[in-house]
Amino acid sequence: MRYKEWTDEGLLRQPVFVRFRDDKPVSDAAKKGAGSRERDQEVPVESTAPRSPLPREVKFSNLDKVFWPEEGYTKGDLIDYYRAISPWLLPYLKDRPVVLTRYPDGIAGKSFFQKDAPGFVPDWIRTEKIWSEDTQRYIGYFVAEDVESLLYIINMGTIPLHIWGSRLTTLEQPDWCILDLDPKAAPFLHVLKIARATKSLCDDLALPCFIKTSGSTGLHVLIPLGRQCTYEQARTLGGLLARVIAAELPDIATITRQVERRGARVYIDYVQNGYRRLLVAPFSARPLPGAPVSMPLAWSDVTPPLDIRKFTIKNAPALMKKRKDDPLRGVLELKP
DNA sequence: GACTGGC
DNA sequence: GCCAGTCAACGCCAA
DNA sequence: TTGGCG
Ligand SMILES: [Mn+2]
Ligand SMILES: [Mn+2]
Repeated sequence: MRYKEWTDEGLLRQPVFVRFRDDKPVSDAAKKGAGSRERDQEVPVESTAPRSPLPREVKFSNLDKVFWPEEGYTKGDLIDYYRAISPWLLPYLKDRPVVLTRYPDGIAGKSFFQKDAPGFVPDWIRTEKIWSEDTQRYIGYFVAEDVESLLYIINMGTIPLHIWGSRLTTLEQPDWCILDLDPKAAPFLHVLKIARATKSLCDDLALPCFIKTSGSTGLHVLIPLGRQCTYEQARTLGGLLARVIAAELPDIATITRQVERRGARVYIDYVQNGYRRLLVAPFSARPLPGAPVSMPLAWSDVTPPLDIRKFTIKNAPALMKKRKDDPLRGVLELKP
């Protein structure tokens, strides 16, 4: 990203024009619902992607508004973060519905989810309609294809980004199987131990496996599936792995859903492998003190002293520049 | 953060 | 003109 | 079928 593209009025003036989009049908794979329920109609049918070149210009607002009171980080800091991290973040947003959580008054203010893009968003922001069976209407999901769209979304007061596990072209088939390791009362050391046990199990099964921090208290282990199986199959795999780990480490891990019965054990949540279930995007900022982010890790990082609160909007871009390659990227590419 | 509808 | 309200629902599993 | 869960 080059700062020369930024004027002092806070406008993004990039002499960039949207490509004509290739109008191939958005829906190919989702067509055959793989026999899974009456989801057949829930296919993106229309898009508002631009059909003619349009200048993209984001007019930023309230850049000095404090979003993280304890640290004094501002909305401008947040926008700077997302701009700087966008080369690593955008691959995960490409062709994927995104759900916003907006905090127009910072992390201490009122927040709300937003799936359906409001009518006032500019034409050059891509949205894709997906049918919602229960509400009997189309939801026009945001799809952040480029840094301008991303920053427009962030300027709306969006802090965390949640993404689908599947892409628009393959809505029924996720890119990954996720195991969400949730400590609550459990010591983080146990999370690390469980993560390594998962890695070791995947190694035994010849399954590739990647990891990131959640940005909050836990870790997310992701197994690439290459969009070759259904959510149901992903969930079956996740449940199997989770069961094996929980049986192996019964004192520190559990898959029990009742919070009370978990005690101080780490909850291995595999149920997030489902249609329309969301994952905190890699590199997403979190609305928590310290402005932590969901940070991809190398397996060599998954050892004490790992402190996941140490990855923040202030240092993550520099860390990635140093690291150069995103250690999680394989989750988008590998096909086991 | 931006917009809408009721007063 | 001002102010309050809206901006999401969901799939899954155990009981 | 419902309720709890994330
Ligand atoms: Mn979690
Ligand atoms: Mn407001």
